[in-house]
Amino acid sequence: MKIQTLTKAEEQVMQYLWKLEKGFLKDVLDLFPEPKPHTNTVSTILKVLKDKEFVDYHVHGRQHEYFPLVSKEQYSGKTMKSLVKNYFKGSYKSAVSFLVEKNEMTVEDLEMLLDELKKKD
Amino acid sequence: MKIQTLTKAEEQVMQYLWKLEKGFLKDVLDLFPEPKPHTNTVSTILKVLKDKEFVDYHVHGRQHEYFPLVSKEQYSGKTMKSLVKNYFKGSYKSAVSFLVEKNEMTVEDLEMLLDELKKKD
DNA sequence: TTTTTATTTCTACATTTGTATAACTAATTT
DNA sequence: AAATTAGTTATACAAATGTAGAAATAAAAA
Repeated sequence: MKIQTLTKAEEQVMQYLWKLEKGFLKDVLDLFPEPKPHTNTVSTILKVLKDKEFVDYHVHGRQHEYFPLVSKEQYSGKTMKSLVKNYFKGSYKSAVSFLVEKNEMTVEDLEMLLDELKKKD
Repeated sequence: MKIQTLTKAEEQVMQYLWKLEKGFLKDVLDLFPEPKPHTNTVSTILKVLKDKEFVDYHVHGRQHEYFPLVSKEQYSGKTMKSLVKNYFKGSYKSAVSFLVEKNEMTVEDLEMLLDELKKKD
């Protein structure tokens, strides 16, 4: 079973789990803003995420303490890859160039980033 | 009616339409690889895209010559924005930094890009 | 003019996704 | 011990998405 795509609702639950690192149903539910979805709605989504192998859980009595199997980094990386593949012929460079041209980033941002990255090695 | 999100099938049709710039149902269908979907499947999707205001058409007799209302640039920009919002707290800089750290881009790529961008002004 | 082609429109159905009720159960609180 | 809490599991149904058959039709080709 390979890594698939998340639906909107599933992705929301994953975001909360990534934030929590691990937690019970209640913990996830607590993070939802009002109006909160029904407990069973979230419970069902968690079960789907388990089936999709995005989460697993530790058993505590009859309860499950859920935790992510796929990290936020893995998932965002995979999502970006597919975005760049479909919209920029796979070239991350074009994607970044596009962002600068759309004024979502400035040349200065890039220079700053480059400095930081060079210092790291 | 504001710009929404595309489903997988809808996005595929948009990709073909972006490539074509404009075209009839047949033109879109031609771009699908074998096994091609049923004509009516594509026709239905085009109708949905019209409803969602992603495409419009010129009338030629009884036929429709479809063309995108939302450009590939607009859509990819919007998609990237939401990705960066959800996974990088809205910071494009962090997103690019992430890519370098994941070895999807190199520092050299960035330097090259920076040179190109500076020349443009 | 008849036939064929390229559609559109209407309709229908399968699958996936989103949501929730009901029944049940272990653990905790009173 | 009885009641409450947190959660699971099973089930159900609505909405969205994906797919395509059938009928109709204008334009093009024979």
